[in-house]
Amino acid sequence: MNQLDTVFSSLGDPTRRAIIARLAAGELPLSKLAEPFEMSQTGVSKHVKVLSDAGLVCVEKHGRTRVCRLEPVYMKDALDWLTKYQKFWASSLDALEKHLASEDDSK
Amino acid sequence: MNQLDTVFSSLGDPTRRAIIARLAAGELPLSKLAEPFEMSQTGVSKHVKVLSDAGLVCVEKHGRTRVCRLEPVYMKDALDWLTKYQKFWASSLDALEKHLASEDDSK
DNA sequence: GATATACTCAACCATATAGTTCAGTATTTG
DNA sequence: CAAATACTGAACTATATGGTTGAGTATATC
Repeated sequence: MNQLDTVFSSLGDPTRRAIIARLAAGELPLSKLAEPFEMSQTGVSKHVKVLSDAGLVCVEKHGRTRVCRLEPVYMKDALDWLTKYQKFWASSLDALEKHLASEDDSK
Repeated sequence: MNQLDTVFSSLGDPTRRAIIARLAAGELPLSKLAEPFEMSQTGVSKHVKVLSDAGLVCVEKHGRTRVCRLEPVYMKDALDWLTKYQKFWASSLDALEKHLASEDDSK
């Protein structure tokens, strides 16, 4: 598995995207992070492990708590990959819209 | 599974990203699309099905061939999601770089 | 020192995924 | 009409994933 594989597939889970959304507001210890999820803390911990393996989150040990924080470096790779194709998609969207518009015109 | 789930997780496979890269250069029948992959055509067909379920690719039947084409609509959702957090990540990256720079300074 | 807290790790289960092969269905070509 | 082409679908295998529970470890508190 390369970096993009792990980044994209870790984003493909709603719980993990929710974890990222929570952490975007600021770092949290695992116990606080896990609170809103209807899942065991171990379950959340496994999701955090996936995100940490993907390089999206880093976990720092402070005494007995683990503080989770967003790690911005590898997330950029995913954004870059999507952006690389954005132009094509954007132009296709334009083409599609024009196509639909011209269909509209022909009514 | 919602749209973002299927979009992100379908992008989490290198074969599928390669399929997208190939299709970005223009639409292709499945047989041509499958050529460079060291995998059965059925295997590629399954990947195309995943991409098509995610709304990233559409498949049009022309006679006995299936023409595959990028479908830009749902891809935008993924880009939007990432962009929503981009500012945070960008600012964190800045902070990280400043932090590293200041460590450099202190040498 | 005993107890509570915040976790990790291992084992387990159910389901999903990535791949295969083989048979079958449309469609085109000779 | 027969044969080749371009697929799909079903069945199967192996491995990965998402979740659980229960035991164990390290740290903080009484």
